Amino acid sequence: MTPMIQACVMHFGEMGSRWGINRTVGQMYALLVLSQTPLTADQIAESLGFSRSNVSMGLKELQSWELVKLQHIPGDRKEYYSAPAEIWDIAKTLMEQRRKREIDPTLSTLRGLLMTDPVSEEEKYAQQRMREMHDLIEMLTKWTTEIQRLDSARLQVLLKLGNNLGKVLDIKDKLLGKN
Amino acid sequence: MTPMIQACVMHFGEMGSRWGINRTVGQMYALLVLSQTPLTADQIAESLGFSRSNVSMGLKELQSWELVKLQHIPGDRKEYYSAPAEIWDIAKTLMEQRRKREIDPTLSTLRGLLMTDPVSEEEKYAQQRMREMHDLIEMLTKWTTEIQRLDSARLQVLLKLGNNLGKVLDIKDKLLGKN
DNA sequence: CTGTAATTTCAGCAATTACTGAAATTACAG
DNA sequence: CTGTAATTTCAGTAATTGCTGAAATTACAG
Repeated sequence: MTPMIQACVMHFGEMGSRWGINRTVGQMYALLVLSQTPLTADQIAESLGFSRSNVSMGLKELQSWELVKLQHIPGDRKEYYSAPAEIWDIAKTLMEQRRKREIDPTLSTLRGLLMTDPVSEEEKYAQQRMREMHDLIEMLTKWTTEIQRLDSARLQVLLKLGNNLGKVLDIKDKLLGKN
Repeated sequence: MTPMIQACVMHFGEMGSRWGINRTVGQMYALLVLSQTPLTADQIAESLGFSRSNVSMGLKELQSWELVKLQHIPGDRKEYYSAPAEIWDIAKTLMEQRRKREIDPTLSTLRGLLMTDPVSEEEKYAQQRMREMHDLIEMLTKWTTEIQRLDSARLQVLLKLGNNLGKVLDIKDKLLGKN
């Protein structure tokens, strides 16, 4: 592993650990993302200096997030892992999984609590706040769902727009202003 | 603490711990958000059954995230804590802090790595991926920055639009399609 | 100032999470 | 099938993170 790749792998390991993602799993994924060719578990263990079993568990975790593809090479008994070829696909998967695991349960909890009648002024206020949280989260979620619908090609356009993004959103603002 | 509030507090404690946020800190903040009146550290410790010192550390953490306001009540020596009155303000602060702590360092690391010349095909590919990551993260960040500029009033409009949000974004899509 | 209430700090213990190596299981070539 | 390579599981241990109570510090009323 070259120093450049190593530095990136380390950084994403650190970042992962701030996000409830195991540091070593973060490193493994960064390595896969940066690798042009699929890797075996042994290669990953070797590159990062982790035990083979740790890599096995990490890959299992990444599979549960649907972030890696498993493939076989004809005449080779080993399993090869790779990350999607498009970064945008990775981001979309992350958003979707986060929603499934964190947002949806939260919305459903909030809805449940909003069903019951408040028994005091205190609960009335708390419910008000829960309602605000619910509506805000729901809206932001819808927003990201729309964004997720963008395909890679469309995204290229947005990326090229770059600093003009603000203008596009200003137009949106004006549209909204009329409502 | 009523069962309804308790349930919400517990839920956000759990969720927090999936996000690299200490479970007890998450509970403390949920309690503050749901409380109509400011609370003292002692009240929080009492309500949640934590030690006074744990609450002290948790509040310090929340202050470092700029998520709580500290206030004094005349003739009372204790310190009272409260969350912003607007949920949207809380969300904006969270987005801003996350950006400062996680996104900005990541972008700057990636930029640094993209400055150096690739010494092999392997590094060339890795850099390509880093470039894609960088540009995507930068774009999404700009996006959220624009969203953050919305004030509460404007947000109300968006919230009321509700299911029509998709349509608004479709209009945006069409605008982009022309580019 | 002085005394006391409020708050913070921090060393030490508890709980949780991460990682490993050995054993078990699975996969498959021959 | 059989033998072997590959992978997974899991009990035990290591490392990290979280929490507490006691002591130190700070804040302020009188």
